[in-house]
Amino acid sequence: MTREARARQLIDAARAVLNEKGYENLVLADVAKRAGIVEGAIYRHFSGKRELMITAAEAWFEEILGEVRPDASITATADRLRHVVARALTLIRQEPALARFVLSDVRADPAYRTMRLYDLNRRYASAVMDVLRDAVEAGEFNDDVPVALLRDMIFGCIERQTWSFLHGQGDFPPDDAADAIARLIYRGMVAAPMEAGKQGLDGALRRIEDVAGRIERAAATFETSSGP
Amino acid sequence: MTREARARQLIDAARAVLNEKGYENLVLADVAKRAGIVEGAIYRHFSGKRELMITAAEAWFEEILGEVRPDASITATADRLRHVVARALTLIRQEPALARFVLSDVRADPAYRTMRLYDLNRRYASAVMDVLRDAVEAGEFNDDVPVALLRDMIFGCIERQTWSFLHGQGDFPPDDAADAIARLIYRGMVAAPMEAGKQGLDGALRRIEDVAGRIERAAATFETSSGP
Amino acid sequence: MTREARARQLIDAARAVLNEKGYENLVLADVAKRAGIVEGAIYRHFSGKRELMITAAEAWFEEILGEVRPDASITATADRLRHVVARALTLIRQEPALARFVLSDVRADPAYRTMRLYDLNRRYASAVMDVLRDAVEAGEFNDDVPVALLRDMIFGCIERQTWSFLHGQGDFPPDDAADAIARLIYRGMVAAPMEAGKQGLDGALRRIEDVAGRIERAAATFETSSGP
Amino acid sequence: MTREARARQLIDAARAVLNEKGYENLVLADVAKRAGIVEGAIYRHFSGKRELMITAAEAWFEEILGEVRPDASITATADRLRHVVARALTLIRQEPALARFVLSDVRADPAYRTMRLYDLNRRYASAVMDVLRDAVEAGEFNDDVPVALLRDMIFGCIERQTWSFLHGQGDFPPDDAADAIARLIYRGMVAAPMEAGKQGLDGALRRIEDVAGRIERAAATFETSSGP
DNA sequence: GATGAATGAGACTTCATTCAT
DNA sequence: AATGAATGAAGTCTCATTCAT
Repeated sequence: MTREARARQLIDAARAVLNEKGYENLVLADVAKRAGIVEGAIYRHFSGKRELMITAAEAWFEEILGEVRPDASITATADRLRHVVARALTLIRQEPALARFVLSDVRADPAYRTMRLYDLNRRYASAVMDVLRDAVEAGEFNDDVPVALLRDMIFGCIERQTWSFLHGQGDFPPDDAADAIARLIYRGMVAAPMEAGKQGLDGALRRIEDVAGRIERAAATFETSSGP
Repeated sequence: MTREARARQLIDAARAVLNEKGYENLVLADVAKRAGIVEGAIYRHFSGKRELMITAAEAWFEEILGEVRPDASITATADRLRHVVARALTLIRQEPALARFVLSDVRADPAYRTMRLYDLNRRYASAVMDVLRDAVEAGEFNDDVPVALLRDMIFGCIERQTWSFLHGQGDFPPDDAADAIARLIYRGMVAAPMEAGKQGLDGALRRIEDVAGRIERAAATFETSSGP
Repeated sequence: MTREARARQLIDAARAVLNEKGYENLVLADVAKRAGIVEGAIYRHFSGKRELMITAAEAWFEEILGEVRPDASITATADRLRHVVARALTLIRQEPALARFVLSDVRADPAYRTMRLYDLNRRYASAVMDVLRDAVEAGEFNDDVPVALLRDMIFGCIERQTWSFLHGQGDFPPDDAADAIARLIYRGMVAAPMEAGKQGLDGALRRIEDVAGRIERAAATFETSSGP
Repeated sequence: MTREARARQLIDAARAVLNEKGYENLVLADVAKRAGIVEGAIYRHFSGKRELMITAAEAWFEEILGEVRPDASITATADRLRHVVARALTLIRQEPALARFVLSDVRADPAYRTMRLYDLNRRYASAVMDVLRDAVEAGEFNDDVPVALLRDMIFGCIERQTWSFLHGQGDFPPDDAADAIARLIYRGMVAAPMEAGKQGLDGALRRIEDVAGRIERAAATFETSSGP
């Protein structure tokens, strides 16, 4: 077996074990056993447990990014948003443990910003960020909510949905969830003309009602004092 | 020292250590040392590490729930939402490690649904859920997005914001974040702005006609009393 | 068993294993087995292998230094030298592996100068250094050889003698070796033998002239009394 | 590449790695990499790590011994001594790790006496031993210190000096050190001619004084008895 | 002869848990 | 109730050596 094949095998084994046991409970013995070699042999390919896991995460991201085919036919913000959210949802759903590892563990590394995973993650998240930024720049979205917050909302929601799903808490239809998330974000962010109009109307109405009230009271007074 | 006091002391110590070192690095020796006893004594009060941590989480939830004072003066959905989100943000920010423990670890327990923490967590989350459900029932929110998804979005976002903050990635002003989250959710969910606008106009029209009727009646009063 | 007793037991076990196997081949399993506990228990008392060994070395030095009884009755440099060399020889002979550990391993530690062992070692070596320095200051020893070199010579020789002996290369009578070393150092260092010899000759010359004068005078007596 | 060339290459690589990393940290992977082959190939040439290192040490000794050109022009003991000490110092300084390996490790081998290294080492040390023995036999050196002790003193000092130097403890000028060592050994061992002379002179003087005293007394007697 | 992946024994270390006192 | 030393299983990692190709 070639060097690359073995490394690939180890990465695959690591991914499989990770998704079965979660990162905290992943032990190299399991990875080695699944790859069909002994523990020590792992160190011929990776400098240690962490490097193996990071490489596995990188491989995952590269797989993801390699599959990307920006669909130019989708132009409407709402559609683009639904599309990227659905994609992110699907991916994380497939490899939740790996996603968690990157999100929770690697990101805490002081050197995270200098790691390749940082760039890969940025490129991965940029599909979402691009849609958001484009919409804000085009004036289609309000600019009163930071895009970073929107991103956190989207991915936070995705993580929770995924996580809940994987632990048996209710069903998780990726497309419906993507629809709902995208719709919510879109409607919440789209530069809300109706709101303003309705508020203006309310104010005007309240003033009219005020006046009507005062007239009624005046009329009542008048009636009483000038009774027949 | 009474049995309860000692147990309480252990729970407090567990919380403190958890927030200092994180769940992965929590060791009972640290907890015992902080509580001023030896490791072995923990087992007089708890059956093991996990029970101690779960009890600590329960205590935290109870503390939180005990503090709740539903503010009847806040009635508008947008305000209620901002309020409960801000509260959740603040709480998680104060005890991120405990929150993580419940969210990531306990929830994965096969027996989670039968645990007291499950109920406590539900009651805790119900402050948010109530606002959302009320709004949906009142027709103020659309019913095309499941409230569970909204909840995940809110808490997912909160978790992400908190997490980033706790790892030095950018600042995290709780009030601003609560504002932005609540605003986004509200605007995104408020019942069909097009429809709502239209309903609002209809209502306004009806009220205007109402007012017109009252004014007419008032005018009739003047007319009658000052008749020829 | 008390904490101190167990620590002491571990230190003793470490010393024993060290002297049997040498530092490179010392494994904690052996130490633990000899102390009658399991490996992990070592870490209740020492932070790791190195700390155990360093503590053992410190204990050894303290033992040594505690035994020191500067013998004020020995004043002559040659005697003092023989005395301290014999002492050092005996001690190292008893614990060659510990001595080697300090000499070869600890001394290479970048933090060596800040360690307690550094001070202990200095105090231990000071018995020899003091004799050498006193002799130089008193003019009894030449000052053309640095005392540090002398110290290296003495301890280097001691190490070699000890080492050879401990590996079955010939016998090693400590007292004879101490005698020989001390004599060699003394004779090699004693101030300016040429000068001393010359002074001796001058004195002898003066006395010979004295005697010659006396003989002349005596001869004169014979001459006078047996005159013609 | 011929068998011999490859073996030579491995030996050179072993020496280089040994001097860079020290014996404790030498791993065959490094040696193989430096030799430009893979680890497994080492076993085509040597039965294992130890044999490789021993062969490397042998090669070193042979190199040394091959360079020796006894300089017949140097005849005075003091000069010869200084010369051989300087040479030993220089060699050990150049290959301290190899020297340490032989001194500390190989010598501990139960079979050391039957190994080729034993003979090579003897031949190497014989340059020093010859000078010492010649001087003793010629009566130039005292015979009250075993030459083996002198040898240990010289090499022990050299080892210490070298070792200290390599760990940054003070400077180490080979020539000065050789001077000092040789001078010390010489002065300490040279068959104290002044001393002996002085003692002989003293004895002779005392006898002369004796005689002078007897003559004086006789003269006095004579004078008295043969008084006028 | 060389390759180099694989082996396997074992090192150090960690820590939840037990138990005699 | 508390003590705290001891346990033991498990973890990560190292490296000389082997062997099919």
